[in-house]
Amino acid sequence: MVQSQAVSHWTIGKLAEAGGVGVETVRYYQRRGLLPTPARGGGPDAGVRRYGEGELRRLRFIRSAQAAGFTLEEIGELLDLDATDDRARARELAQARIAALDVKIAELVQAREGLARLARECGSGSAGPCPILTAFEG
Amino acid sequence: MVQSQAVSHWTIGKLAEAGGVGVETVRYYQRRGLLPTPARGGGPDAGVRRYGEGELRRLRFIRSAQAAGFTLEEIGELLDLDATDDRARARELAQARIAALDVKIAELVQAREGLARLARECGSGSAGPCPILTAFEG
DNA sequence: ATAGGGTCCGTACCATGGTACAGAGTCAAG
DNA sequence: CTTGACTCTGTACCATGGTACGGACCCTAT
Repeated sequence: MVQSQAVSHWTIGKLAEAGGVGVETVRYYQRRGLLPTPARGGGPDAGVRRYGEGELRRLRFIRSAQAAGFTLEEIGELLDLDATDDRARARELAQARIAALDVKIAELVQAREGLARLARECGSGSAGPCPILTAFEG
Repeated sequence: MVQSQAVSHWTIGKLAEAGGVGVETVRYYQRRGLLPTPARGGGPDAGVRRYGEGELRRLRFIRSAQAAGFTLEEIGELLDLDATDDRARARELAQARIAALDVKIAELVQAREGLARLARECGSGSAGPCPILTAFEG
C-alpha cells in the first residue's frame, strides 16, 4: 500500500484564503516560526512557494488555539510538542488553559448579566433608573 | 435634609490600591479622559490631588467594563452616557456587547471541550493518540 | 534640617498581534 | 509582448493598553 504523497499545490494567497487570514498574517506566522516556509519551486513554477493540507491544518490550529486564549508563543510550544509527543507537558498546558477558561467564562457570564440588567432597566421610556456606572455591581 | 459632602481624602496611590491597579494606570485613564483630574489642594496639603468614592466607582466600572470586553474608547462613551442619560444609546451598546459576549462565550466553551478531550486522550501513559493539532477539530 | 516616601508632569518605552509598503521578480491571458 | 495579478523579501508602521523614568516638589518623622 503506497502512502499518498502530500500534495502542495496552493500559493500563499490560497492558503491564507482557506485559513481565513490575510497573506501578511501567514508571513507573520512564518516569521514567528509557527508555519514552515517551504522551498521555492523550480522548473515550471520557479520562485513561488507551494503549500498543502499540512500547512492548512497548522494554520487552522493556530486560529483555534488563539480563540482558546493561547498566546502565539504558547502556540509555538504546542506545535513543537505535537512533533515531540511530550504528553505530560501537553496535558499541563491544556489543563492550565482550561482553568483560565473557566475563570474567563464565569467572568463573561457575570458581565453578561450586568449588561442584560442594564438594557432592561434602561428602557426606552425615560422612567426608572439607567444605572450605567453601577451596571456591574450587582 | 442636607446632602452629604463628597469626601475626597485619598491620594492617587490609595485610589489605585483600592481599585486594584497601579498609579500609572490611573494617570493613564486620566489622560484618556476616563477619570477626572481633580484640582490640587491648597493650604495644608498643597500640591496634591485628592480622590473620593466617585472616582473609585468610576475606576471599578472601567475595570468591569473591560472585563465585559468593552474597549477603553467605548468605556469613555459609556461614562459620557451616564452623565447625559442617553438611554437609547446605552441600550444599544449593551445589547451589541451582549451579542458579542454570547458568541465569545460559546467559542470559549467549545475551546474548553477541545482542550478537555486533549487532556483526556493525551494521558500520561504513552498509549493512544495525543492529537494536539486536531484538538479543536472535534 | 534632612532623609525617605509619596506626588506631579512630561515623555519615552514596551508587548502583542498584526498590517502596510517598496521594489523586484514571475506567470498567464489577451 | 504587454498588462495585470500575484509572489517574495525586508523593513516600517500601527492600535491597544499600559509601564517606566527623570527631575521637581512636598510632607512627615527622626
